[in-house]
Amino acid sequence: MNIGEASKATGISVKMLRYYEEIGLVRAALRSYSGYRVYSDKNIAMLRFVRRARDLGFQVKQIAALLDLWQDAGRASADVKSLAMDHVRELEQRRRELDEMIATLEHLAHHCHGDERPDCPILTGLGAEDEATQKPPRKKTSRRSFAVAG
Amino acid sequence: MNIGEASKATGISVKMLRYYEEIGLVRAALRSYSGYRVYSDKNIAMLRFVRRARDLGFQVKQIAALLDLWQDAGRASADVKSLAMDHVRELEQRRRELDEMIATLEHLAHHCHGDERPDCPILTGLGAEDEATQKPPRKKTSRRSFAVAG
DNA sequence: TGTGCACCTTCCCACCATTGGAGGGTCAAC
DNA sequence: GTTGACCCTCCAATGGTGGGAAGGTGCACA
Repeated sequence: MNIGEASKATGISVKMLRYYEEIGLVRAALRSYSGYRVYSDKNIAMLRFVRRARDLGFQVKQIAALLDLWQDAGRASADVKSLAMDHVRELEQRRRELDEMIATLEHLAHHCHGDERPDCPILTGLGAEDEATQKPPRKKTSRRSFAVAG
Repeated sequence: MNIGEASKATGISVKMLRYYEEIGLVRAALRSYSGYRVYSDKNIAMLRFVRRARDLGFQVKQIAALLDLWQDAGRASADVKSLAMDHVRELEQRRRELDEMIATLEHLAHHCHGDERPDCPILTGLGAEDEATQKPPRKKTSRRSFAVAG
């Protein structure tokens, strides 16, 4: 199997197959006499594993760890589970952030007429103060400054 | 106000303030005689708007569009709402993808003993065939991690 | 035997948003 | 006059991914 076939078989683009090899995520593929990469069924199985992990949002470093465990017959399933659950917690964190964004935006949009008039709570909401920006009141310490055109 | 103060006032790092200027998201700040950037209250308000939009997951290009609308007294609120709702739909799409990942991982992890034994449904699940592997390389959708304000 | 096309190779660039650091100037206080 | 906190610009790296140039290879068909 050459790289194009491997790409179709795994769902990983040709570019990424070369990239994964380059960064050492997977061992370099064997080469044909003329320098073409040659993939075995075993390679393909491993790459499919990689793609599935990728689809589940694992980063390349985590996939490397998973691959190590995959290939280690003496692994403890606890190690795998722990890695997976760490990742779940990270995904959940991201989801919470998304939820917050969506809720805020929907709230703002809900109060916006959405017609030809210019007044829009979305924009005023975005322009509004919020506690994150309320650091110090900072009464203009007036660092003297000669404005030069910009 | 110089850049450090502007950073504190807006919650945008000094690096990013310079970057936003460089890419033209915001107009270049005026300069003091010695070349320091000088920020007015109006600048600060605009930058706060930018930070809030960024916190809501808008990309820089979208923020540019929002800024244009913000400053256009004759805008139609429908345009703002449409932009916001497009973004909501994108966020919801990302959330669906996250949900799917989480559900799959939790399902796999649920069946894993998580002890010292090596057999682990998480790994076998990742190694398993699936119909997705029969398809051509996926077009990106979710892999953008949009770090939420730090 | 040539021609053509699809495929392969390496190498470099761009993207997005952000951080880090080097090397050097400025400001204010002590 | 030194010190330290600030500021400047420029360059590089991150993480995955795609785009494309410049050139070699494999194979089918005339």
